[in-house]
Amino acid sequence: MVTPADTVDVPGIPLPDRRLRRHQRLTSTADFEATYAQGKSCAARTLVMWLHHGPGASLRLGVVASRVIGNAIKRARAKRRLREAWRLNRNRFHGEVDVVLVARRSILTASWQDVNDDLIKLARKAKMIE
RNA sequence: GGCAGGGGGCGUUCGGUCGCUCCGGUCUAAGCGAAAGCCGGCCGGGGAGGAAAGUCCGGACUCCAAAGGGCGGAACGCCGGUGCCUAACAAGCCCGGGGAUUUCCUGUUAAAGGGAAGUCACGGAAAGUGCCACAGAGACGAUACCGCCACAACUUGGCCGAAAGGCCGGGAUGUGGUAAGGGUGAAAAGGUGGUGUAAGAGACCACCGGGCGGAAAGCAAUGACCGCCGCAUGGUAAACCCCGUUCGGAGCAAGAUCAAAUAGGAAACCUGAGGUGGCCCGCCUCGUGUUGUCGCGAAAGCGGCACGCGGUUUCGGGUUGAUCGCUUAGAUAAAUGACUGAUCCCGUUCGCGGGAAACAUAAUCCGGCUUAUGCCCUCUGCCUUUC
RNA sequence: GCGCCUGUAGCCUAAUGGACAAGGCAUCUGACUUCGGAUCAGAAGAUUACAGGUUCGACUCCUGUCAGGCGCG
Repeated sequence: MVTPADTVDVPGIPLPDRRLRRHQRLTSTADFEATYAQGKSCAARTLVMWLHHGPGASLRLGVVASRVIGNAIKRARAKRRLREAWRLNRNRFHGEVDVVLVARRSILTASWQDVNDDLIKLARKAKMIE
């Protein structure tokens, strides 16, 4: 289980790499369609995780927030939370897999800790984390 | 103090760590690349709004070669403005003015007149067509149900009289006059008062309203005021329509460049093709060929027609990526978040907890409008409390 | 970016500018039944999305909002 200490800076310990650059993201329509075509997904209360195994897969992230989430403010907020949760936990994951995270409506009202726990739970289900 | 409305302003604190994006500088081990460079490190700087929204309007900009006339279509319609916008005009918006109209108060016998608040998509109803339900006698070049009045003939009652007859009535019928009154309606060819009359009526008179003409003033719309007209053509154009003005179309997924991939096929129809759009006309551009044929010519060649090229429709194949456009924000599955410190506010069991917001995220740019929303200032109206 | 459509009782639909906005399903009440269903009879339920305007009169016409939906590139 993730603890608050994992997301808080601890003095004296060198920080791991927590960057999430453009080349670590899924940026083309073809990437998303290939992910949906494999059809592997699992859901939690605040998000849905789609998995894409294949050559070149290197823990790249794509985020999706559809119109049912709300207006542009709410969609941007949902995508920011998904990106932040992935960025802070990415070095704990492993495997040759790309991931598309789809926001659900309850991500707007859930606490930050709940979103984090849901991501860890789905990653454990996908065997990306011990 | 509270509520509602109008106007104006601001839209919310200062740091740290990690992370995102763009720009500039600098360094670069490995990897990729012909190179520039990509990736990566460090330093410095920039990084959503008043509405970014809705997309209701207008413009810039781009392409359709240029963008003419008519029909059709759309939008707009009082006047002015050194306002916004623009090279400039029209339209739109804004500001001011004029006029009309609704509600309330005042005023009047009733009107007129005066005041406050609001609304106006404010050219034309004597160019034409349509519609005006129900009610009502009558609803548009208006009508006559009840009623009122006159006359004619009939019938009947009372009184007077010796009688003939006379006087006072009643009933119903017919002819004519009338539009004052009743009643219907949103609306009945002006309103109130009087004169007049058989009864009445702008028939006539006074005031008010209306129409026409002139006109002080005003840039103008308009219009103080004066004269004339007894008053004539009800409403509806946010019904069709008429008049005037303006408008070519599509839109940054516009469009330009580069690279890659695929295709460069089939069928039917047309015979100059295209610009050309909803349609037509005119105009403009291109008009090729070892082709055929006809005519002219000594020849070069010119002209006509046909065919090919070509055009339209359908089917089939294909429909990817990058750069520019693009910005002192400039992304492209789309950038502001997580944690934490200070400061301020609220609550507190004095350990601390909560909050720093609401509405709402640029996508080529600019302007207007509308809508959403927190706080502050100011004005108006109403209610409550105190003096 | 451009273009278009819809909003009527809880739901689905009607209504030429003209009286209290009509019908079906659903709801409620009563009858029938031992009880329920079906059936029969009756009742209730609408500020016609909102605001304004035109008109004597608006669900209808016009304007502006709000909400929802569709199409094209």
